Amino acid sequence: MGEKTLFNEATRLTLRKGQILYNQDDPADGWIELRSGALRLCHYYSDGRRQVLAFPVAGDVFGLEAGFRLSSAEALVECTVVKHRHRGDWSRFSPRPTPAPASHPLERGLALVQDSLQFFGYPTAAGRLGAFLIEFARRQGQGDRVDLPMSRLDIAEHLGLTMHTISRAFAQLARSGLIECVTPQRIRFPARSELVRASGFEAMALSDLRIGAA
Amino acid sequence: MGEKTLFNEATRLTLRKGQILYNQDDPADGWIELRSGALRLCHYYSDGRRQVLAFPVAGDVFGLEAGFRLSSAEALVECTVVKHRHRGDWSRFSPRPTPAPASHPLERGLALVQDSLQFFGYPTAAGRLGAFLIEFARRQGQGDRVDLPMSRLDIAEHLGLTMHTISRAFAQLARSGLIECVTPQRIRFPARSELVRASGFEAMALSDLRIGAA
DNA sequence: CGGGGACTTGATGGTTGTCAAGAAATGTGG
DNA sequence: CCACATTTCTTGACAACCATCAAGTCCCCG
Repeated sequence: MGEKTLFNEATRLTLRKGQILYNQDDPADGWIELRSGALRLCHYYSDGRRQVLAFPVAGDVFGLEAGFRLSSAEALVECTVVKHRHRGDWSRFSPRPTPAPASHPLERGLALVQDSLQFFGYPTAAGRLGAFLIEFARRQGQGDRVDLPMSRLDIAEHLGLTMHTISRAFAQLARSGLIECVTPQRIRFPARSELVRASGFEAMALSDLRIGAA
Repeated sequence: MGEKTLFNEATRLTLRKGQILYNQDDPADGWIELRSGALRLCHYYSDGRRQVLAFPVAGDVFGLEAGFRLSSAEALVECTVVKHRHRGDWSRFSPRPTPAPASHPLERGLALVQDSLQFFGYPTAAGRLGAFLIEFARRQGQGDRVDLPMSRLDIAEHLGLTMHTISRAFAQLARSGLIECVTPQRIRFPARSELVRASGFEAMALSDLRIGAA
């Protein structure tokens, strides 16, 4: 419990479902590497509204803020994380050369946030949700299904929509044959679903999906 | 032309209005520090749609991708930039200890992206635009006015709306007395405008703004 | 002075938010 | 293991908002 690398101190932690890893405005004393499970990064406005910034899953990196936390990190299920402490400055952030550039913690952390922006390129609810499901399935590493550890409300506040619209969008995607809702949390992509072929930042018919459509 | 720091090579460049610093999918061989001017970071979908990811201004840092560019960087006005080259890995990213943690390039780059997400927390067009104007004014460092170097269409594609809705939202904010449109590009915040007091991630009456309202 | 781009404004239909109610799933105690 | 309570999710009706289509105005620049 407590690995040592050349410059950083790493601590392994286990979180129970619902447990909060850190709160918004806490001092940011380290960045996080998620080994298993899934979290929710939320920013709370003073009027009570909530913005879900990202849903880290196993392999993701987050909490890269310096200074104070911009969001809180809340466990959606039981999680294993490794916390890498730093001391307020970033001078020792890069402890070792990385053989594969794409897997460096810095890039993964940046990508996690940047990916969230892409959803807003889709004007309709069904398009946004479809893009989100594809992206989340890709990050889960399962090609033909998704296990959603978050609630409909979480998804809604991540995509800038309401829970009702999200629910309707699920129904519409299912009617279109693009997804299959086994349970509310378990979604399957039928074999020939166009969704499977599409990848994150790529364009597709999602732009044309409407709630009203068959 | 070409400063040397301990580990990184830095090159100063000047861009004319409309000039492209790098294109989407180019190899990402360095990150950028913007000394003066303003740019537009755009992601292009293969169907022709465009998503404006951010509008860096003087003091901002961007282009932190490793691998390939997720967006293109286009000068909105004449710009002075410093390009810090890296070699595909991030092992030498932190060249020197930073006295003020908040000014470290990494955090500035992260904040630039994260800030864009907050706008989608506002459900209405006028709210989003208001939040954007406040945030952009703050980053420009001018308290009571904003100089918008980008077009209405740029703003629209940044906030996930159309140019028409943006135009109406400007008109509504002006009718409400929250802003004053000197010219289309020059916006002033009247002395007692509630907008001045609010800051980026803070909540306010923006949630309730409607296009239809007086 | 004329042309073209950017911006604004009007009318209409489609999509989403809101309000409300009902169904399904989950968890708890007997 | 089953019944019940609570939460989560789904669905309907209506009003409000935004996108679309279209026309008109302003401004910059040649």
